[in-house]
Amino acid sequence: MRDTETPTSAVAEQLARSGHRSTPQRELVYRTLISKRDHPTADEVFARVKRAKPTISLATVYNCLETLVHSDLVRAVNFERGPTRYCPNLRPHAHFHDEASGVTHDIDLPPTLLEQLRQLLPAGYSAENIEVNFHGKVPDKSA
Amino acid sequence: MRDTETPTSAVAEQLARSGHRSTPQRELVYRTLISKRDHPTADEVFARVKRAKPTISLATVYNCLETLVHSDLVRAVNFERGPTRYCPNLRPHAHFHDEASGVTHDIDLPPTLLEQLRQLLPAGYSAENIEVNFHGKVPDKSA
DNA sequence: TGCATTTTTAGAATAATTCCAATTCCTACT
DNA sequence: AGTAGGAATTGGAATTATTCTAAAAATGCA
Repeated sequence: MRDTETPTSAVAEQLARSGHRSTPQRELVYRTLISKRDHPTADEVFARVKRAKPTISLATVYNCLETLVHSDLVRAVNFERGPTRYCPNLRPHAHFHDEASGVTHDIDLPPTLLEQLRQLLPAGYSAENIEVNFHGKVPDKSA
Repeated sequence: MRDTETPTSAVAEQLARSGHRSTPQRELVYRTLISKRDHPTADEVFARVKRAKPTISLATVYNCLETLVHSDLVRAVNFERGPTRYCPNLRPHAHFHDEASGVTHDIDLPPTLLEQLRQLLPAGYSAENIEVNFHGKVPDKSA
């Protein structure tokens, strides 16, 4: 008789907390995001995940990502019209999009600044989340 | 003999400044955005514009919007995975997306706050634009 | 007037994502 | 252990917003 109540990992716990099961696919997608934090698209996650589990489907990757976002384990990052990117960094942070390379950098957001942003809102407005995106250039390292 | 150098409107001037011609379609799309500043999608703009000019095509509306954005007369606003919305408000401002109604509100951004955001960036990073999006709830007026 | 360029147009094509219906997998209960 | 019921996965079709394409129209200028 096995204890079916005890989740095996922190991810499993967090999934359970939001009413979802831990599955091999979800854990794998999550580990993939953690192991290379370069804000991959769903397609890129699919490509990486297939190496470990070639039978996984793209629909499942989308499903898993959605579930992980729902469970607050992962953030979805949208930039202009590009495909959604995924980010396992849970600290409050902004994103800087380097237009030359397409690379996305995380920029920590101090709580005081978030608070100042919140105070711009008219009375009664309550923001569940605040998204800050920078778009610009990073110095050329080759020079 | 008519003076072909003098643009007829401020919009025409601004278009010319960025190397584009003023056309009836562009002016019409612009006037449509100004006359109801509710952040319409391209489809919505198309529907409105057709009332005045039923022969206009959706592709033209997309083209005009792109040109207007390029000429800094209009801002493109992207929210999550939704269709791009268009906004003729050129003051620095953030957007608040009311998840219940789907309505987008403009929130003025004071220059000092923009400056503070800029100062979060590592040396050498230069942000051409900074996008701030709030996502949340507005008080229920019916109560 | 005629030519080159820009713009518009209709429809086809594309890209990312979601939907769908059919399995498969778990979990709980007997 | 056996099975019913719900959850998750899967492959493929469908959808949505947008871009592309090629041809026609408009425009500005020599």
